[in-house]
Amino acid sequence: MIIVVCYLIFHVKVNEMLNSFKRLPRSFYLRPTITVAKDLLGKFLVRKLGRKYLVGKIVEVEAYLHNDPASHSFRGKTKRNEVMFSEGGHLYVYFTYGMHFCCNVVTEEEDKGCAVLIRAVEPVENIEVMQHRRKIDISKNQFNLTNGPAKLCQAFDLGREENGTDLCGEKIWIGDAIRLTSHISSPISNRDIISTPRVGITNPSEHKWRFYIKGNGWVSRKNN
DNA sequence: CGACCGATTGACT
DNA sequence: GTCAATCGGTCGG
Repeated sequence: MIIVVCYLIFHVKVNEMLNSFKRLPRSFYLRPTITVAKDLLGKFLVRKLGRKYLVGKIVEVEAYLHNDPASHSFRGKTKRNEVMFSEGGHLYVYFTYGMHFCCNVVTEEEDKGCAVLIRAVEPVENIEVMQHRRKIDISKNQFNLTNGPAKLCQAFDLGREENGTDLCGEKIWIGDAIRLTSHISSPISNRDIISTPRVGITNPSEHKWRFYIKGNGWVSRKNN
């Protein structure tokens, strides 16, 4: 009897979580990359890890377009970047600097090679799990948990195994909040989106394809 | 095959 | 502010 009740409570809890962050449909990703990039601000990255769901609000992104010299896809499909050429709505995770991972959302139709880099999220659910996964002491700076592309990948346990994951599936997805709680802000209005050149791109005529939520503490490199 | 370097981070002067 | 860590991708010989 007790076991049945516990199971039912657990079942309801899980469904609450799933319903709270409703998956974006495939059609969301099959749109122009800059549009998707801006619309991803304020959305919620959900990552199933064991029985828990890690959740973070996306606060900073960068767009990597078709025929973009700064994009990994610029020189065509390789084993490394092949996921970028899949249909929009898949996760492209790449390894860099010999020790870090960064994650992107593939956009537009198959073979376009477009994606949006997720540069920072604001922790929302199961923050203690993120803290455990990050090796660093964040007691003096809470933002250090997820205020960078490789930091959030470490916090959310995103690596080689997650490369190619379908965001319309059960393991990792991006959603809209259905039930808003006190620490979740309203949808992002256009005047609260700041555009700057992308970080670490050395092209002198770099476009302003980095977008972040104005005033959000988890945005990386605020001196930019 | 060797040299160079990167959509970064953390430690340190 | 500077800089090492660390390794796979890319490019030239």
